[in-house]
Amino acid sequence: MSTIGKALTLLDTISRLEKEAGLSDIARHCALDKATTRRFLVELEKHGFVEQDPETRRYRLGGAPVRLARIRETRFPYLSVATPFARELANLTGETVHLSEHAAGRLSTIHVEDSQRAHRVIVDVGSILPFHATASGLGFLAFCPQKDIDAALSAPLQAFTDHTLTEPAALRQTLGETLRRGYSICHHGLETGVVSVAAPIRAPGSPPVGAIAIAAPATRAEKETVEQMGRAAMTAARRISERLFGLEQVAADPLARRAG
Amino acid sequence: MSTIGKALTLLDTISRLEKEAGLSDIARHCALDKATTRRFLVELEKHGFVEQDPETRRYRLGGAPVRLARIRETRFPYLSVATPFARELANLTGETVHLSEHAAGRLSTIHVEDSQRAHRVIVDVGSILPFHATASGLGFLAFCPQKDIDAALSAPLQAFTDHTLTEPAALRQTLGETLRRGYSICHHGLETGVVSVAAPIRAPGSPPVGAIAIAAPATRAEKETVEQMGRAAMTAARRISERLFGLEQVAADPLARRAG
DNA sequence: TCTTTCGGTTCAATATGTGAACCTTAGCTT
DNA sequence: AAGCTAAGGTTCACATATTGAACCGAAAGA
Repeated sequence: MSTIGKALTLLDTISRLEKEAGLSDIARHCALDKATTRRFLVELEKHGFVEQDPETRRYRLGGAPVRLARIRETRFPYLSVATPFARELANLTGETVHLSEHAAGRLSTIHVEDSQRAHRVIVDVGSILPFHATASGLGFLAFCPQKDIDAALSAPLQAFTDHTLTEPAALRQTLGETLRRGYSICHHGLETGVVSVAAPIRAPGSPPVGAIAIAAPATRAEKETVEQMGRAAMTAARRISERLFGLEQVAADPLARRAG
Repeated sequence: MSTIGKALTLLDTISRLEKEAGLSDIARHCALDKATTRRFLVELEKHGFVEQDPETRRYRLGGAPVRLARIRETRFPYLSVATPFARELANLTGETVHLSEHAAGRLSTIHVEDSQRAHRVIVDVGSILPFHATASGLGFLAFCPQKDIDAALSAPLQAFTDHTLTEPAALRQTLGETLRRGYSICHHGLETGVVSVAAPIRAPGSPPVGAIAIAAPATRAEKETVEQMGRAAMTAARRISERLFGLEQVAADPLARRAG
């Protein structure tokens, strides 16, 4: 792997750590030499991607990605467009709703609207959603070109619970149903006791850019409720897609603007 | 410079381009070889930091920073805490308000609340604010340790307008006044016809993490108005700082959360 | 006290990155 | 339609940046 790849993987690892970590800790997590890890961290720090606490000497995610993310959002306002729909969906269903985005070949959670109920599903911002074991993943993959599906199913598929589908044939059938239905359903795919539905956000004729999903405790997920949630997610996804890719692309047109 | 540094500089350059750019274009902007540029872009794309439009083959900022930024915000909720205060300040003064963050040794704009008036100052998200030529920069620098001030003033200082202060001695005096006053004032520092005030956001006893600034057309900036805006910015900055660094650091404590 | 682990550094060995030259395609000029 | 230019992308001998075992001093445990 290239040096850049290693450094970005390190950054990714840091972002996935529960909290700030020391040099040796990070080196272990990345299976890199301590000296190498240090050089990477210094370099990443120079550019603001990580910060080092001057007291504890531990490293944490820096502020540079915030600037990049804001620029990305002004050009492609996925979060700001989708968040209100997610909130509406959370209010409507009373369940946790999360948005995911496809980047670096993975689907990662970029926003969560928590359910107001005491008994609810918790989803972390930043968590990776496996294609085969989450409603988001299935709802995303079902609308991808065949070669992407093949690629996703050719890797070894981890069984997170007894219910996780890991047979490519079974998954292909599920994906077919999802495509016909317009939304995906996943029972206990990643964690037992959780049922989720999801629908893809996409421009017509292109692979999806992400998905919107509702996750509910299985005890509240009767067949009819699941169908209602699924249709609601599908509607929300379609409306988000229209706002992002429809004709009124005013927000996507950065006219001449100057600093003061 | 290390390979990582070059790659991150390339990423920074892309983020600063007005719109999507081709390979040769990017190579020129970064003063890198085309082959090298390509390898960097491929590597950055693998990790989601850039995207290539499959049709035009042009490159643009990818979605990966959004995930990192969201994680950063859950741990250090600068944007979500500061934005409401910025909006309040924009409503109160009727002028454009912007938030900046210190990362990679520079101050960059991470949020803007536009003035509602027709005649207003425009600030771009992502733009870099020079320390010596903006209210944000001066308001930030004034509260930094002496060695940071020395470092900032030792580099050659560009004169953006006839009014830009570029003499270290004059700037040191301005910084002293700013420190005493609690907020900075900058007349026509970066662009003629614009007057700005700013105050630093900071933990007691630490260097600032950023600044909040108000930018108004000079025609609306009489002495008294400027003072009012300055005090308002200072108050907002203090309240943001208290929320971020005060005792109630509940939001900064990411308890055990699991994906569903 | 002794031992381990921490953050951080050094330098010879070498894996890695580099870029001039190349190819192909697309668009423009003559 | 030939001829030109510039685009995106690739190749490979060469050069340089990266690597990691061994090292240091400090601090935390035993």
